[in-house]
Amino acid sequence: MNLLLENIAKHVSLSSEEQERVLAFTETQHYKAKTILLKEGQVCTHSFFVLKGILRSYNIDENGVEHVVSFACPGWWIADMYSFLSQRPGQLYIEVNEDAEVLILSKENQEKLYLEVPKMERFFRILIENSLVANQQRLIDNMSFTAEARYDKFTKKYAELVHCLPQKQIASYIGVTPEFFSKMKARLLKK
Amino acid sequence: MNLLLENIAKHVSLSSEEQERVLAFTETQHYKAKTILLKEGQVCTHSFFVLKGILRSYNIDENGVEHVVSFACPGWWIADMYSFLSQRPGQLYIEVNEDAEVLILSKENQEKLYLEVPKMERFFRILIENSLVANQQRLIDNMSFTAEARYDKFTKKYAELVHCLPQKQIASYIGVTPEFFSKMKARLLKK
DNA sequence: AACACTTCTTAATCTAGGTTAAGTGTTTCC
DNA sequence: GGAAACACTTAACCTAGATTAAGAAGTGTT
Repeated sequence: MNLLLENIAKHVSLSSEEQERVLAFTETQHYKAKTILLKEGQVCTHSFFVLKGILRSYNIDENGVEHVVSFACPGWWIADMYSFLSQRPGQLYIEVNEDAEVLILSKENQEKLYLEVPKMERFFRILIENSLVANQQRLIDNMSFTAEARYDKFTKKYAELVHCLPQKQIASYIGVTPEFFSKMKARLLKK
Repeated sequence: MNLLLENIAKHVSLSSEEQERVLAFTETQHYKAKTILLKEGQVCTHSFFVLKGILRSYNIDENGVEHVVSFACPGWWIADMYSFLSQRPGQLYIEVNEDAEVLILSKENQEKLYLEVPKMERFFRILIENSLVANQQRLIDNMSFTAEARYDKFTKKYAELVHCLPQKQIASYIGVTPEFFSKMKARLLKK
C-alpha cells in the first residue's frame, strides 16, 4: 500500500505507531518531467524517495559534459549524498526524467527521525551499505570491462529502465559518448 | 593512545565502559608484507582496522589484470564490503603491502557490538557514508578526468602514501597500465 | 656472489573510443 | 502548424591509452 513502508519493512520492523511517525516526517510532491530539483553549487537539504516516475542525478564536468551518476525509479532514494551528509554545496544535479511523485525527507527531519525512531538509523545504514556495494561494483566494472560488456551488464541490471531512458543517458551512465554508443549498438545488432 | 578509540571519538562519544566493550570485541594481529588476508571466492568474515603498516584490496579481472580498489594506512578500515555485509563469497583480495599491525573485528562481533553498544551503529553508519561519498567521487573523477588529472588528484589526496607505494599499484588505482603510467610520469617531469 | 624475480623504463605499434561535422527524424512549444 | 530545439545516426579522422617486447635496475634468497 505505501511503498516507503513496504521498503522499510524489508529491513527493519516498525510498530504502526513508528510507521506513522516516519510518514509524518515526509511530504509528498508532484513534479513534471525536466524539473530540476537540485543544481550544482546548492546544498542538498532534502532527499527524495520516488513513488512514481523516474529521476536522475548527474554532474557536468569542466568541458560541459554530463555524467549520469544514478537513476531512481519507484522504490529508490536519490540525493547528492556528499552534499546531503555534509550540508555543503555539492556538484550534482537532480532532475526529473519522467513526471514523478516523490516523498521528500529533509535533513533536519531525518535527524529528528533518528532520535524518535532509532530503528531508522539501522534502516538508513543498510541502504547506504547497499549503495556503497553497488557503487564499488560499478567502479570495478568500469576498470575491468569494455563499453560493450558494461552495456550488457546495464541492460540486465536495469531491464525495465532501459526502454524508458534516452540513449544519451545510458551512454553517459556507462561512460561513453552518444556517438560511440550509437555505433556500438549498430555493431551489436549485426550479431 | 589507542588509535581505534581516537577514531571513534571523532564521531560518537563513548563512556569508558563502552570503550572497553568495543576493544573486548577486537583482536590484534601482526602480519608480514605480502601476506594475503582474503582471497577471491572466500567469505570476508572479518574487517581490519590498520594500526601500523599498509594494506590494500584489489580484484583480478578475467584477463588476469589487477585493479586496486583501496589502500588502508593507519586509522583506516579495510574489508570486502560486499562479502562482509552479505556473508557471501566475494571477488576481492586483501593483501599486506607493508608489515602491519591490525585490529580484527569479526562480523559476528560487530553484530553483538551493535546490540551492546548501540552508538557503534551510528559510528559505522558514518564510516560507510564517508566511504560512499569518496567512492562516488572517484567514479565521477574516472569519468570526467584524464589519467594525468587523476594522478594529480591522487598525489594530493594520498600525499604520504605516494612515496611508499610501488608505481604499478598507483597506476592500477588510477586506472592505467604501468607502462602508460611510466610514460606519463616522464612526460610530467619535462614540464 | 649468483640466482631468480619483480619493478620500472623505453619504444614501436595498435585500438577502443573520442571528436567533428553533417543529415534525418521527433518533440516541444509559441 | 511551423520553427526551433533536441535525439539519434553515420562517417571520416584523431588520440589517449593499451599491447607487446626487450632491456635495465633493483630485491630478495640461498
